[in-house]
Amino acid sequence: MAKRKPSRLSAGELEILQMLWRQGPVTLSEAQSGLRRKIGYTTVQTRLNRLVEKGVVTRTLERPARYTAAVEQREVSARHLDLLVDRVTGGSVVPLVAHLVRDRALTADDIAELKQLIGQAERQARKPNNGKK
Amino acid sequence: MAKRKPSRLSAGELEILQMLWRQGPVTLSEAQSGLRRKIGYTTVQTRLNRLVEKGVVTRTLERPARYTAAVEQREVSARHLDLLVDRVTGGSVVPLVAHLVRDRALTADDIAELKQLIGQAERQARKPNNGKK
DNA sequence: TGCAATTTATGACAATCGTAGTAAGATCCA
DNA sequence: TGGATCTTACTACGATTGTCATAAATTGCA
Repeated sequence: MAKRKPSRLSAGELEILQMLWRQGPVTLSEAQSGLRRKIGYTTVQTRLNRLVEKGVVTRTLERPARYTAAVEQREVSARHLDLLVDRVTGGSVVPLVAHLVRDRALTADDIAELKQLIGQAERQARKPNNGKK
Repeated sequence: MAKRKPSRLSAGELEILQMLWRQGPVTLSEAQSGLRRKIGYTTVQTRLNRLVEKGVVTRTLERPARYTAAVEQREVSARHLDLLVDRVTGGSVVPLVAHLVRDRALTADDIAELKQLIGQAERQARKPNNGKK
């Protein structure tokens, strides 16, 4: 029963999870219609089942069972992003952020938030005596 | 011969590519020793072959053939990052950047660069008459 | 109640990937 | 030149994934 959070989820699995994050608990048929693209009913079923086996989705016992994401979006995105950083840039984040802020349309709010984040990181970096041998 | 750039590369393939980006053209045995973790010789061979088939790596005809990445790191990381953003956050970038700047140790230089990037994005966002429906 | 519709459970199958063995071919040096 | 060594080609195999079809079970309604 349900292994520990797998560190890696496939594209298809993320597609399902994203839908669950959007829609909240759904039945299988709701799940199918909640997806952005058309996928066979039993395909959705299979994917959900596999996610349940992996412990990242739970299902209720009610009759039309309801499926719910058992992992948070933050958590998953953080994990996958870390993997990506390690795997493609060998650990450096600036080029990635550069791409994000350059090619994605950011709202003024987004930018304000980012500025704040950078500010925090800056203060964080200045004073700390923490690690970094 | 060599399909179009695949939009998705597996973890193992990225592991190889990253090594190629670091080391530049290498022979198979150099490739093997250039990797951060120990992987069987023929495994490396298989991975390189598959990458060549996919057109993301080229090999010379010299005797000990030399393998070279045929795609740029920027390009690959941008592509994968975009996929990730779309797949896990449904398009929003701020939470991702937040995670990156919060949990990764940034150097003062990194921070300076980021500030500059944000500044650019800001100017970009302010004046433009370009798009945004 | 009994059938139609809905929901679930299983079984399948091909493609991709990670891993590597084995064998064949090419080189080099003693 | 003849074997030792290095390179390369081929083959294999199990796990994971994406995609469903089919069959079995359950429900709802006429």
